[in-house]
Amino acid sequence: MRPVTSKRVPRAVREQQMLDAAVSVFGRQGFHAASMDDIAELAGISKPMVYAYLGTKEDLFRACLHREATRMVEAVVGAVGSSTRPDEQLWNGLRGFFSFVGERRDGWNMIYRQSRGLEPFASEWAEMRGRMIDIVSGLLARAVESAGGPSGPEHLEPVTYALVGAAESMADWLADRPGEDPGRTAARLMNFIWLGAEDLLHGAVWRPSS
Amino acid sequence: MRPVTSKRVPRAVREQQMLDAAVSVFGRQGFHAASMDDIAELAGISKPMVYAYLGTKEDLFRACLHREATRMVEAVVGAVGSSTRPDEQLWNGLRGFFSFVGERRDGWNMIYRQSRGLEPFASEWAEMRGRMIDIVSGLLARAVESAGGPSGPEHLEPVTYALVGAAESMADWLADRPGEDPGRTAARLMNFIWLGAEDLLHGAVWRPSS
Amino acid sequence: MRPVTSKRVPRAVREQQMLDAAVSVFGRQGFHAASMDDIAELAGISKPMVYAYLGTKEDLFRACLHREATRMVEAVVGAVGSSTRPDEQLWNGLRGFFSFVGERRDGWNMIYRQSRGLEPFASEWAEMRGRMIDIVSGLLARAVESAGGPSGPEHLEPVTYALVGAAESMADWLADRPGEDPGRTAARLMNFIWLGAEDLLHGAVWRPSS
Amino acid sequence: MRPVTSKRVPRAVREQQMLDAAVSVFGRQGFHAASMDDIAELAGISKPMVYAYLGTKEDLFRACLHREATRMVEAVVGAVGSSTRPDEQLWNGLRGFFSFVGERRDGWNMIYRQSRGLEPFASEWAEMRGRMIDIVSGLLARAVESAGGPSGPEHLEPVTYALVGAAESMADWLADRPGEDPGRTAARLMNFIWLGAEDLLHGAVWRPSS
DNA sequence: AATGAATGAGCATTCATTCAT
DNA sequence: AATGAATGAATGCTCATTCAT
Repeated sequence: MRPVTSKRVPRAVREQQMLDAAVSVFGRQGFHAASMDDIAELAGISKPMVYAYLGTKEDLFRACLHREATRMVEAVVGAVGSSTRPDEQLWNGLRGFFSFVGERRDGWNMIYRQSRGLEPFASEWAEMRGRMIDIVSGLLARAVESAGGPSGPEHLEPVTYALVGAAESMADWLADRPGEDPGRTAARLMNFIWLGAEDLLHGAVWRPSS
Repeated sequence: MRPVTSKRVPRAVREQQMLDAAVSVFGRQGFHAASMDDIAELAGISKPMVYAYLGTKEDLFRACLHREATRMVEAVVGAVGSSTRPDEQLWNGLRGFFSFVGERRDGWNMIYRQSRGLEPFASEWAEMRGRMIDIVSGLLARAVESAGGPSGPEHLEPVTYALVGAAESMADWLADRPGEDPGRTAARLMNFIWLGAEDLLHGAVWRPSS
Repeated sequence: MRPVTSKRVPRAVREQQMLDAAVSVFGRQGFHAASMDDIAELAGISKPMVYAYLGTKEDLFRACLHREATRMVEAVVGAVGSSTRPDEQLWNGLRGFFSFVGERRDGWNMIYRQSRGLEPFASEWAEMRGRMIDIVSGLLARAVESAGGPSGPEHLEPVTYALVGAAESMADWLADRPGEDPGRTAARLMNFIWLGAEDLLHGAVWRPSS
Repeated sequence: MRPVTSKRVPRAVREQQMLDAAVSVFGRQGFHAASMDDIAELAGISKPMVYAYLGTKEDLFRACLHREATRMVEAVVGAVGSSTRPDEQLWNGLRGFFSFVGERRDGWNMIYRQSRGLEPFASEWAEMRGRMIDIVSGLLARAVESAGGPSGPEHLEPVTYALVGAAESMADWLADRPGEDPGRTAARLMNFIWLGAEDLLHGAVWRPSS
């Protein structure tokens, strides 16, 4: 991979270039295996610039994680939008999520393959995943409410984890199959989630209303 | 942590002790952050012994991953047993899985938090997870067959990933909640998987037959 | 510490401000531990300006050392003045010296704690200390002459070193005791130098004539 | 300078060789200018051994300082011995001190030229010099007592600093004059200290009794 | 005149791995 | 069989110094 930068650019631009490079290297190699030299080289600048602008390797990793996680959350929240039917909201959110994973492969790798349970970033990661859990949890709560079902967050939490885990796992499946359409993957998951294995196995299908 | 070995034990036993130590250290620190010194110290022997018995750090990690993954698969396969109803088989498999995670925390960490997407072990990890996928996939295929639903592995594969991902995510949820009963967690997941969100949100409940 | 400069000042003034900042930083941190960034920041200007006005770090250190040493010599020479009795001259010189140390702590630190034996400044330092030694040596020579004692610089040189060393050591003692009066310290040393331990231990006291 | 070591020597020996090399390099170059590479090379071993046995650069410097200072104190204390006349004790102590400086040039450099006021070793240095001050102070106190002069440590402390400073300064003078006899230098200082400038300038001489 | 942007070069520290005993 | 001794090769990080604007 060759550097894509030019000389003498303003700080704000350089910082984004550095973060792009860092996300790519961290995402592929992981925190420990990545070297600051690799990152600087890919960013097309010298190492001291990285330190001058973004601090230590740890700071840099944190900055990457933060940027990518924020973008992911924004992608999902933006996709959920303002539709009214709960299944529609979920479906939109999933499409946003799978689109994000498909488009920002490196960012996804950083977040889910290289940060999970990695000290000393575990708390950052947990906080960011917590935001995701909260979003989904909120969706489900509204769905329960509108269905008149049994409420209470204690029942919802484990289900939320299962749902998010299922999505993450399919995202990985998708990440290894570049030909796959994220929308189609979202539909597959939606069917599974909404109808359950039993109905599914009997041939039922869930469809978006539009 | 103090060494747990004594001297003058036969080679096979020593090797298992080393693997125990390595799984513990790798599981907590990850491949790169773990040092051969740490592992040798925890195993209560000198570093050259580790090299003599189990080869390089990479070899050692591979051996650990292989042992733990094999045990996990065996735990699940053993638990599935010979019951006939497909939902029962799934339910038993999940219970076996959650029990394994609860009992062998370090092994679980190694497999799911420290090996995922880590070069140069990615192929090993994929192969081992593939075995897991195959098992679940087989369960589902038989279920489809017995239900007379639409068959074909192409449809089944993504669903399998979703199911396994949901289980993994709940395993992590469980790992952070020592008070939780693995059986209860399995039931929660089973409900979600089998009935789907829609039914669930309306208050339906799946129960084992026994 | 905050910058002490304002903008748009003539070059000569700027240079003195830079030297002030440099003396302060070098005096506290030493040549190697001090960074050009620190100095520029304390001087309230950008690093390239320091290079433009005063050259490399080495040049800068040399300039600081030269300025402070010159001031110190001037302080002592000015204090010696034109009194006639040799002990009076010595006494005045010591008072000038201790006053200088008390007032220009950073300069004193640079000269005695941070330059001593530090390559590549050793020759500068030796030359500047040589000037001090010469002054004191001249005082003593005139005293010997007026007393009709045995002359010859070979005998005088080591004594001069002893005297200067004693003064330096007491300067450090004084520097750690902010409450002490420099004049009183000078008197203490004068007693020791002039009367010697034997007389001193028997209770003799030297007093200035005024 | 060439390494003087051989291969595969026991730890205790290697550590002393490393300390010898480190004292030499630190003494000549100072803490910051010295590199661990230099030290390892002079010791005839590889850098990791230095870290394995003696820790970080800071640890190493501390260990050197401690060893050399201890030896110096022992040299002086051993030389003071058990003579009874106070001037004799002082004279013996000075001879021990100047001999030490003459014989262990590098150690002296480390202690007095490279550690003085150097953070983060200032407290170590002060403690070690405090021991020296205490020794001399004790000598003087006994001398005062036997002479029936005015007692009290307040008067003694500054004198002690002056005396020690004078000795240090002459040690530096001596260090630059390899031909000089330490005993002769000690005698010169003893004359100055004991008789005082006034007597000295009139031609008086102090002599050891033996 | 003045500075933000940029870097070559060096240094402390660590670690997987091997050798001699 | 077992280990203390030893190292080559990285890697994170810093700093004096310069250039383009």
